[in-house]
Amino acid sequence: MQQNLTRDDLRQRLTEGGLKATHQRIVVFESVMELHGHHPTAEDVYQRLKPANPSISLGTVYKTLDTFVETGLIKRALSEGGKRYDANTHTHNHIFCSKTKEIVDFEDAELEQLLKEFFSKRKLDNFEIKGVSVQLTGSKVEPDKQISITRVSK
Amino acid sequence: MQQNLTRDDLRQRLTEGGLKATHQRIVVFESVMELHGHHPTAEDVYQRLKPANPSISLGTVYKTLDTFVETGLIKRALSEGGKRYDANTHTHNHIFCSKTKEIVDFEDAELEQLLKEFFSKRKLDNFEIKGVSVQLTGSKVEPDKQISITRVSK
DNA sequence: GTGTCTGCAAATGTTTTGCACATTG
DNA sequence: CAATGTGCAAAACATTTGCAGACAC
Repeated sequence: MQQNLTRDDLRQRLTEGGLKATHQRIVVFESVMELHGHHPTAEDVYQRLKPANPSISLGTVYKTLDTFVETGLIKRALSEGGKRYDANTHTHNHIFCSKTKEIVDFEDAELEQLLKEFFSKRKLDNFEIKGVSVQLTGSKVEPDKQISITRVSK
Repeated sequence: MQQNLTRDDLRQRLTEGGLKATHQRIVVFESVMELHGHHPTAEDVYQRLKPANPSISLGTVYKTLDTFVETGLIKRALSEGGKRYDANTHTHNHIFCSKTKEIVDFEDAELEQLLKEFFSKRKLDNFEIKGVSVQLTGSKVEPDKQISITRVSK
């Protein structure tokens, strides 16, 4: 998990992707990383970076996030409703809390292995599988200690 | 799979859910069932029923679909982008085609069993699991023989 | 310097809301 | 007829677009 990239690492990844390393792209990327585990919307990312970067526009955040997805720097997260993004680009699973509407990462090597084996045997006709992920749904049972920063979509 | 409900069965299910069996609800439900496998948006459902029911408004379709989800008659399908609905309320898995943006159902009893066993052992702290589903991503390799009726979200 | 990127503001698209009227049970 | 549901049109919200000026390389 590439959690703590320096700005120079970041510049390099942008350049490798054929993108100019602009200030806006750097702070958008950093914000998505900081919001890791929150699967933020464009608006969330914008709110996060606005205090320190008041001149950046929401439109730019939208464009930048799309660009990052196209370049593979981040992924889109599945959700009910609005578009969400995920800084974690390696294979992992999500838990959806039906109570708080949070999307939480869930990693389990054993599960990964199990699925890998299963799908190495189980081929689908007319479909080439690129990725497998498991979505759990359920409810948190512990008191919520974490501030949910993402809007709840009804 | 409750594919071919009669209108009377439908009335009964609505009534059981505490809902009045209005004409609008009946045709919305029928449309969602007919669009089974397409995971339609509200707009898709509206377009489907409009020719035969020109007096029904899009707003009603939105409200009706939400009501159905609350009552458990249908589910929301995870997606990138707009809200989608799914007439198939029993546990099943989805395949996302990155090429056509289609969402296709995928059922496999063996996989179901494997996951059930896995999660009967693997308990999560502070989370009560209610459902498990697998999302595959990939691309169709066969020529597309099927008309996609749902809008592609970029 | 040149091609790409950004900010802005407008356009477009999607979903929700409020309320007078219609319909169901 | 009482309660609930619908249609309509406006409002709210979310996302995209076009273009002139700014910036990275």
